Amino acid sequence: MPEANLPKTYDPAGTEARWQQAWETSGAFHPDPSAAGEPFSVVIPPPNVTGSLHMGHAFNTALIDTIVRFQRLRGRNVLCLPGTDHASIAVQTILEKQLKAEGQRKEDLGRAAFLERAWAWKAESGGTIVDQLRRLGYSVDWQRERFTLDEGCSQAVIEAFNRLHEQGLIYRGEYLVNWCPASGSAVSDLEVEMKEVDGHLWHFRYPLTAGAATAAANGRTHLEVATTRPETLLGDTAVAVNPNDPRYADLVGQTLTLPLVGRQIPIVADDHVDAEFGTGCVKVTPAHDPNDFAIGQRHDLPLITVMAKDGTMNGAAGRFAGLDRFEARKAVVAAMEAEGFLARVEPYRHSVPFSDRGKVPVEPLLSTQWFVKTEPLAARCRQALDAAAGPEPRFVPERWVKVYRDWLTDIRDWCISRQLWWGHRIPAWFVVSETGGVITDSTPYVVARNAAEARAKAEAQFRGGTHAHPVVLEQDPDALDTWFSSGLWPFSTLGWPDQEAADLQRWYPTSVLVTGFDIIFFWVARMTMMAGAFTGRMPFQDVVIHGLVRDENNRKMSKSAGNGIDPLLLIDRYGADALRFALVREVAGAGQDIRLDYDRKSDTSATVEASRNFANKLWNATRFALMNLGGESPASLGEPDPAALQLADRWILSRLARVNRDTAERYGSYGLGEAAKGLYEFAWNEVCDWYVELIKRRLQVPSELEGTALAAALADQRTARQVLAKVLNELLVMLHPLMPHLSEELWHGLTGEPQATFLALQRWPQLDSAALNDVLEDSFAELIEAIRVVRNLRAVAGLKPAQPAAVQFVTGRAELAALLQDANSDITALTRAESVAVLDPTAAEAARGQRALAGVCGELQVLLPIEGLVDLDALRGRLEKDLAKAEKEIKGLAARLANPNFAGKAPPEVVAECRVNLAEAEAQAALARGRLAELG
RNA sequence: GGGCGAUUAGCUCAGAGGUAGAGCACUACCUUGACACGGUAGGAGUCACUGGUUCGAUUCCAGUAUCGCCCA
Repeated sequence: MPEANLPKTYDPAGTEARWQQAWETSGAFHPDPSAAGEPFSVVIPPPNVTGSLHMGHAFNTALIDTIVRFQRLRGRNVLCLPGTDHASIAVQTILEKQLKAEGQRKEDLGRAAFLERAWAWKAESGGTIVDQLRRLGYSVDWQRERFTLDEGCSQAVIEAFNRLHEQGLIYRGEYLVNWCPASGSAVSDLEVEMKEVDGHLWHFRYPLTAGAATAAANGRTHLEVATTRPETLLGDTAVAVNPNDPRYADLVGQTLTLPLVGRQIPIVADDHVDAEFGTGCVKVTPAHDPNDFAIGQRHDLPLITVMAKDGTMNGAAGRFAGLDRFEARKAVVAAMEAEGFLARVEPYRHSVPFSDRGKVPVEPLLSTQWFVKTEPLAARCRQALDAAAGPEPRFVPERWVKVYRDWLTDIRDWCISRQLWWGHRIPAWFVVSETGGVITDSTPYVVARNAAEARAKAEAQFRGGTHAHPVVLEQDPDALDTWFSSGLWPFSTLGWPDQEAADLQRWYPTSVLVTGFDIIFFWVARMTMMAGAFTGRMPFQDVVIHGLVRDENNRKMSKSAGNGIDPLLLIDRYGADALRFALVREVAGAGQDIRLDYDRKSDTSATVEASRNFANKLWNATRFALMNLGGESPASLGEPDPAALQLADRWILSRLARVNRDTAERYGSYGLGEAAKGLYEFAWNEVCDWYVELIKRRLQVPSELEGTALAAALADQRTARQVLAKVLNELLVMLHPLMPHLSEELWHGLTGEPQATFLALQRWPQLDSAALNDVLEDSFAELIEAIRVVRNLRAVAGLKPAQPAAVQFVTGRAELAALLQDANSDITALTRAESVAVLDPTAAEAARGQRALAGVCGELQVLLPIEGLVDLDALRGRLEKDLAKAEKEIKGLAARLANPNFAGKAPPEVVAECRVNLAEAEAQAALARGRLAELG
């Protein structure tokens, strides 16, 4: 841009790419920790390296970048730090799929070659999402971009693991974990999703062992149990009943013979059995079900694992060994039926745990894994919430704090080991001198920061023992949960564990975290737990929680549902600014999901289109200014002389000051949707619709003027130019956080600043409190109303737009009369008036009987004396409508005032206002009646 | 089972103890020297339901219904 000869429509594509590049190459968003300005920092939620940009990223980015750009305009020393996470399971799944297509397994390659391949893959496709984030105009410091598996983050992970282990907060042990057979790894509780599935409930008869006391059996030969998972019966080690269940009281302590297996299993009494459900007897498989595991612990039952880690039955499953778990289910049922143990089958809908990543049912499996002992970490976070100085972190909206606190209150230990190669290898070394290199559950180990340290520790620890010297060490082959490294993100990215790191000193704790509610547990809580443990502080002051973007049918967008809307398509079509503005503007009720309308046939969105139109409106408003500022800029024009300001100038400057104040307040308190709406309305409905229209005549100085008239016109033209330039300039600054590219472009056009100077690095306009004028704004609203009534009358009467008409206003209120008189030429211009007269009621009385269009607006009567044909019926209709409205209002107000309780109890100012309104409505009704009578 | 949210114009959503707003869509007119991605005017709602508090409730409280989400 920006010559006066601009195209009529804004074309975002070229403009956006140009500024993105200019910002990045100039290092505009690469802050210096030693620079002045109060620090403000944000780490972005690192997207998955495997990912591509989806609407959730676009939404999150729009919000963060708006906040961050605002703070930069406020003069803060802003760091916004980007990065990606390594997504252990997701990446490994992709690579294994590739290998499979080549007829290989990762074991064929070996760990080193596999990881080499993984890094090559990351180098190739890991940049996709960050390049896509760039297209949104994200004002992050790309020079500080991080990756959870990079050198620094890896060091942080090793340090964190060691410290937690030293503090006894990491332990290794055999427990029932969620096993994902698809990825061949344990997963944490959070990576399991319960899904309702249509299945069956099989009722089996378990025979009482011959010799069971016949009196207790009371003639019974068996007990009936029900299960949704028949294949697990092979691992049953008991049947449980409720201790208060009279039906089975006598049988507790007796034994049953487990069908197909022949094992003798006891009948135990346990409170957790629901006597109402089914027969009140449940089979207990402690090695394959979390509830049964608990029962098993209480009754000291043996754990019999009948399934291998690949989801097939193992040797303990006897004749079913080798079958896949779902095959085994069919086979077990068939065998039970054949042997007469199947009582009945019924269809049954129940919850099945599914692996988030693997998309298959997880298997509760007994396995030795590493765990984080979470309660002490969570306790610290809960204390921070109760801090005397106020909760840390502070949640916005506040209601999410309850979700966060509840989770921290009843927290379970966190399984952090994954049987994967892509990730941070667990910094534990097993001493395998005595096991021939094999790691078993009981193999001793040391945790260390590196192999040398491990060796030293092991040598010291096992010197003089039975172990061969030098000891033979083998590092744990497992990797850590990706979220373990994500939990360190707010400080690992700033240089931790180096406490002296300049970035850490300057920008930690971070200012605000902005993220979706879906990862409060996964990520937010883990960051606060880790930060509490390692930095002694909460990692951010505020947590802004936003909702999810849903599709046009209100469904959560997801890859598997295939209902995602590609943000890049919308950016191509409407521009990144339009998309950003649309997303932020939709978010006014913060924390709520947003639904983005979308037409899949045409890839269009009315919501984004509306924002694109807004961008175009701004483009044209600036274009108008460039055509009318006589080549001058806001700086060269300077501030207007207060004494020279006209009514419209004072009005728009008052509005500008108010919008400045409100917008700063909203941005600062994360009311981003409100800020966007406020700016939209100000720009379009006030600046464009009224101010620009009002000053058009002043900007055009008639060529025939000369002498003092010319000088006055030129002075007034300059005033209008000054105000217009100031308003637009400030508007662009205020809009910049929301529409960074457009505002940058237009600002350069308006100011003529060199390309190397950025709006992004300017200062928020200083608030001109002196310009605020409530009375003036109210008066101006009346003026606008009066003009609308005139226009409405013209439209109702069917006057052609070009047809001039005389306008008469009748009012007894002196100040309103003065205002209308003052705005005489404005009204003339905006209503195509032939003339504008302001009469008092007496004068109007004298003019009675003239043929006129009439309308009312408050107590103001508007007359258009008219010759020739007009649509009297339409006019009558309009007056009747006015009358009906006034009468309805009178009725309501009168009823209220007639109620003695109202006069007695309502605040006096409300009663007074009510009286005023009533008087006004009555006057209005009288006027309408009078005019209707005249029309006959 | 526990918890949270939503229910306002045809659609998407704001709102606030004093009789309801916006954008889109719709209707009519307008290609007027910034903008048809535009302008002017207009039509359109028993604010889910039932109670309670209050002079006054769409707004606050309780319950109901429907939808959605989270946790077990």
